[in-house]
Amino acid sequence: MQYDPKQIEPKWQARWAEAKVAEVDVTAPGDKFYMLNMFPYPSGDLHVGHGRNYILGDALYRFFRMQGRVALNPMGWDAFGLPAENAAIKRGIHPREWTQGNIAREKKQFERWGILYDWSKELASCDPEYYRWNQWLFLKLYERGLAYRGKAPVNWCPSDQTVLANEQVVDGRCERCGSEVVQRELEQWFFKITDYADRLDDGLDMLDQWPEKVKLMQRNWIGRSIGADVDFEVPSLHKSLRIFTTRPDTIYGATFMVLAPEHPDVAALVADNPQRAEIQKWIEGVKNQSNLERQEAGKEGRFTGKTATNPFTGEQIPIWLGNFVLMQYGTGAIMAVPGHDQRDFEFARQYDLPVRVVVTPGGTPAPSPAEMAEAFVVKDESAVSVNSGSLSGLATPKAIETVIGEIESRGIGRRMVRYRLRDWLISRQRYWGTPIPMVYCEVCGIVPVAESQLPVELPLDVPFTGREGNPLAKDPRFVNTTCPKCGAAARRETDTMDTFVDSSWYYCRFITPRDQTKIFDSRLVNRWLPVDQYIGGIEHAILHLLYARFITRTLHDMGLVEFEEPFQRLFNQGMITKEGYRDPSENMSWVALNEVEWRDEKPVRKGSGHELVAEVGKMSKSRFNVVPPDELIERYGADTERVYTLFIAPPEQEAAWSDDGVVGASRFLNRVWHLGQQLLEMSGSGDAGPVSSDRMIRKMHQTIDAVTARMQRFQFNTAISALMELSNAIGEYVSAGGRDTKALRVAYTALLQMLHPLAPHITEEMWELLGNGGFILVAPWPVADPALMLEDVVTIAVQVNGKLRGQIEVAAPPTEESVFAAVNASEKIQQWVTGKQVVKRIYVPGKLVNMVVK
RNA sequence: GCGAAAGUGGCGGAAUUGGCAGACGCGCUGGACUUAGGAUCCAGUGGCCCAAAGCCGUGCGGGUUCGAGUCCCGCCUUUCGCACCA
Repeated sequence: MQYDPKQIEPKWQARWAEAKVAEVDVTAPGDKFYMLNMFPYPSGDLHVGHGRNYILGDALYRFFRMQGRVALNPMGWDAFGLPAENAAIKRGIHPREWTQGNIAREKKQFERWGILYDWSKELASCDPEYYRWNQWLFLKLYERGLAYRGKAPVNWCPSDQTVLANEQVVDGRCERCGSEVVQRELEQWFFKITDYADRLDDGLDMLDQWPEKVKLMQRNWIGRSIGADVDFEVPSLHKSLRIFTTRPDTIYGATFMVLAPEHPDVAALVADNPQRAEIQKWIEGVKNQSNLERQEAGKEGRFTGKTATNPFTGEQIPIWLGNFVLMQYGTGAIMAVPGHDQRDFEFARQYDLPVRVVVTPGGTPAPSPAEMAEAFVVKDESAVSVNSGSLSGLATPKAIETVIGEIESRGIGRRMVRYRLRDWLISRQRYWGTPIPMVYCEVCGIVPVAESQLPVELPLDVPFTGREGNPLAKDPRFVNTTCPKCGAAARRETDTMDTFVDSSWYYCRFITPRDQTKIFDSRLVNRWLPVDQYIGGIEHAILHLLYARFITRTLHDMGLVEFEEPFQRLFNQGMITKEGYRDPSENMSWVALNEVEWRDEKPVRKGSGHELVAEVGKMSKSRFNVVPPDELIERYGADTERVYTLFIAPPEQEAAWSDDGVVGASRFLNRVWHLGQQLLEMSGSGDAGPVSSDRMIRKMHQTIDAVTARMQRFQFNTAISALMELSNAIGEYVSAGGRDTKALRVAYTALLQMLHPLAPHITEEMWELLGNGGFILVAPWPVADPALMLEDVVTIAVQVNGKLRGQIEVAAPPTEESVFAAVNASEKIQQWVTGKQVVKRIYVPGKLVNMVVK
């Protein structure tokens, strides 16, 4: 019988579904394992690169199940978001229909890949039964003062007509559409994530099963800085300006101050300046610049005309405005220490402001400011304060402690911790999202919707014009309501929530997804969470994971969950890339694959014959390098795609897809199939044949040992190569005439079981053909016998002066005596030794001998 | 600029603690079986050399060691992250 994946794959997919093999009773006892792939945005088009992510998760899920864990592997849909709304505008399909269609397609694709999810727990964030709990969560955060409305400069994308989070602005442009982002002042809803900045930073230390890279990215994003706030008096205005610094020890070198152009005290500072008009104009110009333009402009500033008192030197120092000082960070004002801060140094040189050296590398004299080419910014134990009053002579860490003490005792400031992290702006001026459950009453002001009135549902029959912003705001039936408090006419909030709110707690909802009475069942969530293994792309290293960690802590503080970290172990899979072709003669435009032809092993463009440039990169339609799974499955089967995907490279690494490489995986599965057929044909003849099966059985035990360890460590590529070796060993036994069907059956069955997580269909089929009952999926994982792993003859490498000169074979177990006896008996080795003096003999037990001769 | 990771055959990649570099697979070469082969099976495949013996070989240059892909020092290249955050 031929291996025919087209026949067997749908058969087993149907059987798994019928038997509901992946459904978990969350109340049943057992050693739980919560496996989770980040729920996807349903775009409808999955390619082999996406496949890697889910195949990886499924392989692990099946492996842990076979190891006896009660494994839960749920799946859902991050179903709100802009693309659905854009589709509505472009094609006139309602976002809900578009989304549901995509969900159906992706679900079908998962099935075709042979991926097992517990579909009884499926959820979609656009379902009112889900997003009502988003709204409930919002109300709870509001009660606790963690959701607030504030006026803030926001990033506005003129093309998408919406506000963007800082995270969604990349190089001053909209992450999604690439338009240049402008600043606007708007009333927005925020979550107070900054209240949790310390806990989010400290918590990273506990996450010992997270990639270091992700933790570092989160640390940088939170940007915790320890320093001090210090007040500088402005005598002419009888008030003070507060600054934040991480280097209070350099305060004797503060020769001027710089304020952000948006600083609230600017107007007072320039009020009587004759150049006021020009300064105002300059400020307006800076304000209108995007962050990107501001940086490209270089450092610019204006003198306010006023001075402040340096509290330590007593000197009057000029107060400047500077475009490089950010209002959003710290106090929006700095003390400038040009000697020890590169930015201040550049500003000082540009405007000819004094530079003073107050820290030196230990033991060296202070350089003359005029000769300095850059600021001296070392702040470890090696740096020492000079020209700094009582601080002089102290190493920097000590100087910082000392000066903070003085600042506090003089009452001019205090120790301060500040963060780069800002509050999470969740308002979106968009339709396809969770309506924020708030009402504006003319009498009572801002009033939360009563819990009993949830969900605030999205009206479905609204027009999508793509102009004039959010359709919700134009729908009087939605907007007009009554105040929950006083009953007067009121207006609904028309902003919807950032979709990162949806994804920041969905992993809890999966445990009790149909609960109509509460967000989730705390008792069961505490049993199943944290997620044992979370898998997803590195693109979520900051946003999603930080928000999820934040929301989990708020749930913890509300007493709803016992844990603070939602994801115990995190894995980021690498991207699958593929070469695409660009035409240098046409402005490096991407060329469709059917336009490419090969001449002398070089890609050229059909017709023009122009030579093309191949470039390996992310799969995307615009590069014409997407590999859709359909043809692949049609031709080779899903099991082949799975094995190739896992074999291609270590899963955390980026990997280039090769159409040729797929053939190797296909051949391997064909060989496994063929071996099974041969075994079936042999049917228990008593004759064991001319060769011993010991070698094969030994290989089996070695393979069980290796594969078990490698699966646990995500080393699927080397697990597969070990299985290929076992398959080759079984094949060699059979072609040498081995007919011990009992041994063959043992070895082959172990091969099938270990292969099952990687190639589930073919292994179920052969398991059945061999007469086993039930699913191979639920058969216990094979166990290696260490005694049977040992070789009876050991090969030992022999080096002379560190160079390999031969190999010897010794009966197991090798001893130092038996090994050197064999070395002395080997002519090949002795020719390198005779006539020389053996200075040293090194013996690495069971592995290697090195003779050092002179 | 700062931070992190990675450089191994024609290609993807192997190589617990320093211990036979190139497992496994692709491709390629030769052969078998075939009407045919983009099927299957067998053999070979890091470089130099007709071959053997031997020599060379893990980005480059040093070092430690009996022994270095692995450890140390100094470079080079690539990728990713951050980027006026005081």
